[in-house]
Amino acid sequence: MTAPATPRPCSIADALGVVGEKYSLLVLREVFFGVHRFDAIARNTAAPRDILTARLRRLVDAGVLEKVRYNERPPRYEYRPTPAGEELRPVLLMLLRWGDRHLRDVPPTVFEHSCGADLDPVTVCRACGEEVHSEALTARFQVPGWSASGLS
Amino acid sequence: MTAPATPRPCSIADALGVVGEKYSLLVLREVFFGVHRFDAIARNTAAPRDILTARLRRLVDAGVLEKVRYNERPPRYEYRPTPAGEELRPVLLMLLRWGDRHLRDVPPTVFEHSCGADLDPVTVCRACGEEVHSEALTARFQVPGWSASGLS
DNA sequence: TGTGTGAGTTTGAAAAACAAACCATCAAGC
DNA sequence: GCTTGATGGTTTGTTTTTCAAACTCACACA
Repeated sequence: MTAPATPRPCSIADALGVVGEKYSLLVLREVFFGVHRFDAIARNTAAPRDILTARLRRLVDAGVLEKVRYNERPPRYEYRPTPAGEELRPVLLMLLRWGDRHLRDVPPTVFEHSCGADLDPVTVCRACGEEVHSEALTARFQVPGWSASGLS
Repeated sequence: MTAPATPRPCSIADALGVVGEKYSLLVLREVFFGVHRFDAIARNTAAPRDILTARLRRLVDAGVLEKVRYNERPPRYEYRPTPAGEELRPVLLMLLRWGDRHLRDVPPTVFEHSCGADLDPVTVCRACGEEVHSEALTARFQVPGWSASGLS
């Protein structure tokens, strides 16, 4: 067989199609911090305003954020996470933890968990509760023709 | 106080500075699947070759990947995850799970965990083992001037 | 000598990001 | 009623980046 020309079918790629552009995840970060308004998001992310407009529209279209009118006259809107958006929080927490570990001396933000400890997020298998390690995983490819190494 | 002009100091932003550009996380995905060579990564991600060159260089410089010579004459290299790179696997797993849930009917790839179950990754607090929910988190900002809402 | 493989570079055109200024709608103060 | 200030965007013109396709270089193998 020869030249694939098609990329690997993959939910990671799909997810990045929604939140993978520059600023998208920073917008989500702000929304999670309780910053819901255009001007404040623009300030805190340093995103150009036209780009921010485009990112917000994409996130709303994809069902990650929801545009809520908070003032009638003049019409004013703010952005809130949907349940699907809320489910991206762990992605941000894992990225933050990675950045703290490898890119920072002192973490700029720490989350206190309700159990009393400062949060150190870990990814575990829901079934058995074990922390996920690479050696414990075996990939099964469900799209005909594709395997770990690529298209056959 | 007035015009910040500086974005929020944040490890998420820092992490995205390393892996946030288009294709970076797809490159990492391939490397995790055991695809270590330039041509194969280019095929499976559909990244333009010059862009791939730039991304690989950045990932190597940042200590996420390691360039390993696997052939002497002619010199040939492949890319392997470092321990720091390996720590990004949970980020990809959470993104994949999100994509599976919200963007796909049938997941293209399923990971079988050593416990026997198909992997459903969850993010928990390392201290208490509880799944992380937004209401259970309180942010503490360690950079003077910054709070949840922004620069004061 | 000629073909193939692998890891990139080079090139020129198209798309995206950027900064800065601008606009529309209103409320409140003077 | 005129001006100032918020807020949530658009518009404009320039700079960067991306992109596809072709090319290069070093070698192995036949």
